[in-house]
Amino acid sequence: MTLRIAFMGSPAFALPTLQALIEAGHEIACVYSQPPRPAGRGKKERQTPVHEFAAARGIEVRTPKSLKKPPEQEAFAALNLDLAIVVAYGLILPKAILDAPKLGALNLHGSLLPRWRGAAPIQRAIMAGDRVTGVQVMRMEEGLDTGAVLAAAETPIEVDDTTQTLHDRLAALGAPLMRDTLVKLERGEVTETPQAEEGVTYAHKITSTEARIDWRRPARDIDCMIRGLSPAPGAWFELGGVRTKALLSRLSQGAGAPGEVLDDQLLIACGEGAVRLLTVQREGRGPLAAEAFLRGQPVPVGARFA
RNA sequence: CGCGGGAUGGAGCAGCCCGGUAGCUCGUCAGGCUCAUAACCUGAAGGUCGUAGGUUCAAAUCCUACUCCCGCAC
Repeated sequence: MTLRIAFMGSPAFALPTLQALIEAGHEIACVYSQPPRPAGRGKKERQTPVHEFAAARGIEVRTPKSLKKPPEQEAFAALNLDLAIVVAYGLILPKAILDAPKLGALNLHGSLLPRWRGAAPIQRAIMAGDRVTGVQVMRMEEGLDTGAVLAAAETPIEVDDTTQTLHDRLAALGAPLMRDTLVKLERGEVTETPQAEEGVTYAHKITSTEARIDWRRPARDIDCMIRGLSPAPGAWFELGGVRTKALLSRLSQGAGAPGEVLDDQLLIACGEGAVRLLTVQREGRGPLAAEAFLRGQPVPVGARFA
């Protein structure tokens, strides 16, 4: 049986799930996404990935700035939905919205709740050095990511994982999880388990000021930070006055003054231990593997990163 | 019209300000050395210098427009 669904999402993370729902034969009555905003270089208006994807398939796309006012809520209710599926939408859903579909609203979240409720669960999990994370299908309530969990899938966080790789893996894991959960939901086979009261953490949005590397911190923290902020916004430091991003690193051995270059292969001393930079990007240039980077920009032993 | 950087053999860069025979590190290929090698030595191939115009005796270099890439801001 097919469900009549409104899909609400914005970034690329939501795409695999939307695609899976379409392929499963559900009726996507409407897609909600964040409104196009002047963004990026040149400040051109840009549609969200979900918006673009849906529009290309002839699905109606709505981009309200808010769902708090009655007209929007009435328009939503008029869709006469069975279900709302929300994946990284980015807008608060008032009770009137959550209650409108017959089966309510389900959310796909990129962490193992109640850990990392909020906006940036993937980044925060890597930055905190978590060893395992996952995706969960959760029933939406008025609270921020507080609802009961219907299904979960776990994945380990490897030492070479970045937000990029983990994001892609979780998105791919979440799509079939959501699809299968809907099947079970219709059969009445799902159990809704309330979140634990202990272990709650919040994944606050990444701010640009926290993306600067402080080499006085322990190497394990810096390594996690570099990978958690890769590819965007990118942990960065200054080398000879040039803003340089570290996009991939590996925890290593070594000791020296914080920011000191310990060998000719980008081994950098931290407050405790050292990290080896594997991929870097200078301002105005593209990302480069350390080897290629060093060919054009040799970094001698003893140089100082700031 | 948000601010700024960039495009040079296969890769990464220098050269541009102060026009005049295209350079560095690496890779590739060949030969040599070596028990052997990703090491070392010698040599070679490989470039319409992003595109289109303009200035000039002469343009990678100066001027104009355009395309693409990137950093910031958002």
